[in-house]
Amino acid sequence: MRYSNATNYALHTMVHLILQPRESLVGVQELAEMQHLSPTYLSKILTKLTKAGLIESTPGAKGGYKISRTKHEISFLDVIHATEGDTSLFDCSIHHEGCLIEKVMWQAEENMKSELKSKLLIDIAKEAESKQNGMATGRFF
Amino acid sequence: MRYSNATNYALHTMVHLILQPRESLVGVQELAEMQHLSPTYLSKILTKLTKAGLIESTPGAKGGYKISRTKHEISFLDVIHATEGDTSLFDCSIHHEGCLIEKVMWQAEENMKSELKSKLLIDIAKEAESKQNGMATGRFF
DNA sequence: TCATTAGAGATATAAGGAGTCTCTAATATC
DNA sequence: GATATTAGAGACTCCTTATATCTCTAATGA
Ligand code: SF4
Ligand code: SF4
Repeated sequence: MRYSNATNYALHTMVHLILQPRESLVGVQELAEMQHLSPTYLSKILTKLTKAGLIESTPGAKGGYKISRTKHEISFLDVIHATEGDTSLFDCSIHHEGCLIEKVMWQAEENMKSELKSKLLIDIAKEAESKQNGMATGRFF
Repeated sequence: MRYSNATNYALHTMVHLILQPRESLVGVQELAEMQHLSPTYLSKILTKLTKAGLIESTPGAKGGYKISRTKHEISFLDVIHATEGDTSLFDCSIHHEGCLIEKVMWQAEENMKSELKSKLLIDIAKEAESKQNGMATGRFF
């Protein structure tokens, strides 16, 4: 059981976008080169992020992507939900009344989600910026 | 991202075994019928549990499986590790120095594991027994 | 008009999950 | 000792999903 690579790409993309000057647009070409990905593949991930309302896209020449206006509320969980979906990790299709197994598994997952919800991308991005490490400069790889 | 079915089967098997009289053996045939599985398939899962030291097997006629002697210490996490392995959910192969993304993802996963570690199978089993629900009677399905 | 860019759709490839079949090894019972 | 029973290992099939590419369409600035 592992997060898909798409989640990794999405997180890096979001951190990069959130560090851009306000209202400036970044094209998929640049985002893909940064992560050594094919533009069309990353495009699919960006579309998911757009549909989830985390970023906004502008088509046409000089178009591209920018972080949505709610950027100060975007958490790790938001990004993960956009790429991985929101189905439960433990998904027994039967759902017996008062199942104790589901109760434990769901509570554990909730603990993880709670942490991912409390961590905002903007905080991570700012910290990376102050440290001047790869995350801030865009040189992840 | 989802737990494999094997984890589900393993958990049900463990709960069933933990409720058996001390030292009594249960064959894979019975365990498989209970969950509507083929014996050879469940056998692979049982072998994992055996190698993880959670249960003990006895080959030959009248053989079968029983819970290990450490049953009062077996947690949900133990069972999950036996079936899913112990690799991290977020596994970026690069590991940049001081990566803030990994830090968040790992902490979140740790919160989930911590919960799964604190929940013991024996407690769940006893509670199910007292409630006389499907988990105690072996009628999960 | 034309170059540029996002987005949708079909398709291809690889990997892993789920499950079956067959053979071997060990053990109790007769 | 012969036989039935049971765990376990290995090869194999089938199916789903992740990953990725290619091509076409739509929108937009210059
Ligand atoms: S007891 Fe819980 S986990 Fe088991 S089959 Fe019923 S709902 Fe599913
Ligand atoms: S910054 Fe972290 S998540 Fe990103 S490539 Fe480096 S180690 Fe991986």
